[in-house]
Amino acid sequence: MPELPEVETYVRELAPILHGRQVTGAQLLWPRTIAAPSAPEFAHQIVGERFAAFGRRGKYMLLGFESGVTLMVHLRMTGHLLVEATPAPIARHTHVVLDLDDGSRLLYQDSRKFGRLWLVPDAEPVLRGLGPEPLSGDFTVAGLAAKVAGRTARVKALLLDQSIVAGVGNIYADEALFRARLHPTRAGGDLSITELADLHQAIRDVLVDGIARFGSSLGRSGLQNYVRPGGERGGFQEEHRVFRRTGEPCLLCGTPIERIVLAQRSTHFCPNCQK
DNA sequence: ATAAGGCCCTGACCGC
DNA sequence: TGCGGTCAGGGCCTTA
Repeated sequence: MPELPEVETYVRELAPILHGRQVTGAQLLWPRTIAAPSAPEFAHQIVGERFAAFGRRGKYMLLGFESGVTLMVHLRMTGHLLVEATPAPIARHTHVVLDLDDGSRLLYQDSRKFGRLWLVPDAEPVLRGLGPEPLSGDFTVAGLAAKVAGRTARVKALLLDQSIVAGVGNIYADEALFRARLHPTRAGGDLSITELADLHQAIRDVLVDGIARFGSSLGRSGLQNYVRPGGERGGFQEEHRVFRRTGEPCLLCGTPIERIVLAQRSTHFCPNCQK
């Protein structure tokens, strides 16, 4: 599932392809994909816009146009954004088609239809409520401590809360907790400052490592929740130490990795290493 | 204010 | 082979 490293990879790889391209047409095959403005307004307003700026905030892709408006994309579970150099028949699960001025097309595909697109003059209202960007200086141990102080919710649930820290999802939450040697059911407010410092560092480390490997491409078999814009798989799944390794030996101590359900999310951990 | 549960969706997978 | 049921899960909404 696309989390911060996957979205970052998308932005980095789409930027050189899209920069300077102008949108010449728009088709909305599943209008509910558009979160704002209304679907007809979106289709009308985006035509003529020229891509000029590329960014990311949490799991939101921010594709800025010369005019100042921003196309925001949240892939949620199974969203894909890809550029097709030479138009082919519209593939299944394609919900948005943007024709570009060089004859290529930007496609939004999403089998589960959870992902959303916005076209907004200002991204800030959509992003309001997001916690600090974990790889920036805004994310501090003191800030993390303040956010979890007094919280009885489990630390795993708090890591999934985008107002605590932006961009962490189920994969990187489990991997960060393993690296910090913290049991996922620990109450957030019970963590010592030392444990929070370890967790803070682990979150940063796991995200940096994920970006370096172009994200995690999962798929119980053929289904790929995430592939890079050009279709290649990421490589970080090969470095997962706990995520979807249920029953396999812990890489540190050999104890079988356990799976439990927390906050409606599967959670993987080493019962020996994580206290 | 916080915590927990439902909902949106559909492909994959399982048991019969 | 076909069919129905279950699972996965990010963010938003409702409920307690």
